[in-house]
Order: sequence, then structure tokens, then C-alpha cells
Amino acid sequence: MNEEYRTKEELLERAKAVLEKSLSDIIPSEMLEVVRAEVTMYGGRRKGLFGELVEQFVFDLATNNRSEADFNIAGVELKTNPIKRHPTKTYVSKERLVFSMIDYRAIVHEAWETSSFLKKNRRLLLMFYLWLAEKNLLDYEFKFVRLLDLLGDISKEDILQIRKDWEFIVAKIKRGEAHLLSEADTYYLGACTKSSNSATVRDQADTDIKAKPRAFSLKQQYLNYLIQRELLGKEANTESIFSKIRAVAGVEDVFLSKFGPFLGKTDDEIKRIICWERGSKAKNYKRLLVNKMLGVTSNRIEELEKANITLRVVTLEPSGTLKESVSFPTFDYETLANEKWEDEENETMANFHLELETRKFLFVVFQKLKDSDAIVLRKAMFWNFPMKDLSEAERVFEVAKSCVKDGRYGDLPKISESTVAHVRPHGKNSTDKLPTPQGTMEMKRCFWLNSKYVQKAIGY
DNA sequence: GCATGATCATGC
DNA sequence: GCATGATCATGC
Repeated sequence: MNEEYRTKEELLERAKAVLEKSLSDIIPSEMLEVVRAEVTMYGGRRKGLFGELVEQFVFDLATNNRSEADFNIAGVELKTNPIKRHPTKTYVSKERLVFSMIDYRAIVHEAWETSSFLKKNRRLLLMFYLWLAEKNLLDYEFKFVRLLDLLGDISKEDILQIRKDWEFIVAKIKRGEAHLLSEADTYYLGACTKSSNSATVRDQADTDIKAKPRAFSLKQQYLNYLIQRELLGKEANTESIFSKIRAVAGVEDVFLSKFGPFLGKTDDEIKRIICWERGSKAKNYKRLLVNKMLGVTSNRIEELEKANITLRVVTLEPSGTLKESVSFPTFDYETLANEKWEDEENETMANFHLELETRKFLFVVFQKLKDSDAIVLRKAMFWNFPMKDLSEAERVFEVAKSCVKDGRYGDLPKISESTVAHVRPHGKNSTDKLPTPQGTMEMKRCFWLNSKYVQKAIGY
């Protein structure tokens, strides 16, 4: 197609030539007006426009070739990706890194090694540009560019996990459950929604149920890890479980195997095994015990952060009931009043929705013993919110949103009003407040998953 | 025993 | 200083 580039190194050199520059710096002045007009007209709506302009003006590909699918020169797939400044991490990605659409019918016949995903996306040319809300896309500056070979440049453990993720997604599609896919199902490679609009559905194998269109993507947290550690070469500030035990297995297996020896044991027995002495009074006692079992000394564990997994210690009563609900981040009233559960135009979701579809939990389950201070480790399990309950969560969200919009803070959804979720305070105390759309102040609150719901989810 | 509102403790 | 996770107090 284009004779100029024969090797990926030539492509990289070309990409590097635009570092610290923006498209408006490199677009020939006689064309700039036309392009500006195009951006003004389509900029917001045509997601691919930035990438298309890069192909045309950075790589001199003819206008009629403007289509992401066609950029595959020297076996390299071009990805332009927005980054934002971050106080401690210099840059974080604004979004996940989205690959090609998943063809639900075709993919069930594929194997990982020969998959269309790998064929197309194995070798990437990544161009990161600094995104700023107030800037025109023609003025975004390129900050760093890298070649990335998905099979060659990342660790064995990560490649294995990505493969497992791909296989998990394909297995779910094979079972005719494409409509139940969630980005939180997997660890590093996700099946993210590509909603043109909610009415858009795709056929899947062996069932008449329509599923939302989805694409493979590197999850945002994993991409941020890649940016920090692999692409910018920053030091780790997390502890890696994998490196400690030199494991080559999936994230799930490695973590669960760490808990295996302690299942059914009391905290005293566990402490004896790991040679650790400590009173049980501290509020973070159980978390410290968990960290000891995992062999880490802090709460920042690389494999959990990379996969957006929250470790939660839950404690059952002797009867097996769970008293405590599970909280999500405090919400901002003004944001909540204005966000949409699903915003198709901007391809965004409400924060609570995003949490449910992207966050995984590692529940470490203890149970109190009757007439004793002792606790027993019952199980450890990974869990993410099942898509079958999403519409109920959406209902709770909509009730909460309309309460906030109307200033009816006493009517926020209570735990008795849904089997899944509710709204409760979540501040330092009742004076810990945030501004509302009405201009008043209200105590901090957040969404919670009902204790009973979580109890069932963990099998009690 | 449970729903609800509230606060505490820790670490980033 | 604040977010997050963990827990408490009260009243029905």
C-alpha cells in the first residue's frame, strides 16, 4: 500500500518525529483550514477522527485510506491513545486501549495462537498524546511513542493471563452467554462495550438472545501499569505476588493457592503457622493477617492493582449471616445528578455503573466462632457483579439520581427497597459534607451492595 | 435480628 | 487531608 515504510523501525522513527508537536504543527498550512472545519463539524461524534488524521498527516496515507482497519504496515497496528497528567504517576491513560470488535459468531471457531485478535494486534505502534478537555484535538501534543509486541515485550505471567482472559471470553460466547459478558469477568484483557446505541445488538452463536457489541481491550488499570513500568520505565511501588513465588499461572490460581493451606484454620492457628504474633484488637488486624498469608508487607499488590481488583475481608457471624454491606466510592452529588447510567453518545457510563462493570473483588471470608473471639478462614474467592442483576442496580441508581436532582435526600433508596443495592452515608461523620445541585450541603454518601446480596454471592 | 445512620482507623 | 475499608450504636 505504502512503499515508504518497510520496517516497523521506520514507522517508529516517523512517529517519533512528531513528539512534543501537535497535528496543527504538522498539517500543511494550506490544508489546516479545511481540517479545522472538519474537526469542528465531526470532532465530537467521530471517535476515530484523531487516528485517521494521524494516519493521513503523520504517515502520509492517502485520504481515501482513512480507516483504522487499513493501517497495518509492516505488521504493525497503530493505536493513538489519550493520556492525562497525574500528580504522582506523571501520566495515566484517559481510557482503556480498545482493539477490534468481537465477532460473536466467528470467534467460537478460533484458537488463541491463530486468533484474529493476535493476528491483528500483536504488534502495536502506540502513540500517546496529552489530552486536555479544553483543547481542540488538533492541538493535543504527542508525549511518547513506543512499539509493543504483545507476545514479546511483556512478562510471561501477563501474557498467560491475557491468553486466559481471551479464552474465558470465548468460552462464555460459546455457551451462548455473550449478553452476560462483563469487563470485570477478566483480568487484563477485557470485553468492553462498544455501544453505538443500546438498541444495537449483535447475533451470537446458538441462541436468539441478542448481545451488546463488545471489543477486546486492555483494561485501563493494566494499561496504566504498562505505561508506568514497561513504557516509561518507572520503579515499582507495589509488591508482586508472582515474582515472590516465581509463579507462572493465572492470577486467580496463584492467589487462591496462597490461601489454600489456611482454609478452615483459626486466626491463632494461622498465626502459629506463619510465625506471627499480634493482638487482634486493631481494626486492620484481619487485613494484616491476610497480607501475611499472601507474603506481602503492604496493601499495594501489583497483580491486584493491574486488574482493578479490590481485596475485601468479610466476616460472617457464627450463624453464617453477613452483617456488613460493601461500599463503593463516595459519590459527588452534582456528578450523580448529571450522569447517565449509559451515555451512548459519549461512550461513557455513570460511575457506579462503571464500577460494577469493571471492578473485581477478592473476598477473603472469615467466620466468627460462637462464644469465642476466634475467627476461622472459610474461603477466598474472586467475584464480580453479575450482569443479570445489572438492571436492578440501574433502577436503584435512577431512584437515587432523581432524589438528588429533586433535593429529596430523605428518600434515597434504603436497603429494604432493593435486593441488590442501596445508598447510605459514607463520610468521616455527619459533618463530612459535599455540595448539592440545590446549593446546600449534604453528608457524604455512596452506593452499597446489600449485605444479604453479598452473603449470597459468597455462597452463604 | 435487622435496618439505618453514623463513626472510627489506617494508609496513601 | 482524604479515600477507603471496617465497624459501631441505636431503635424498632
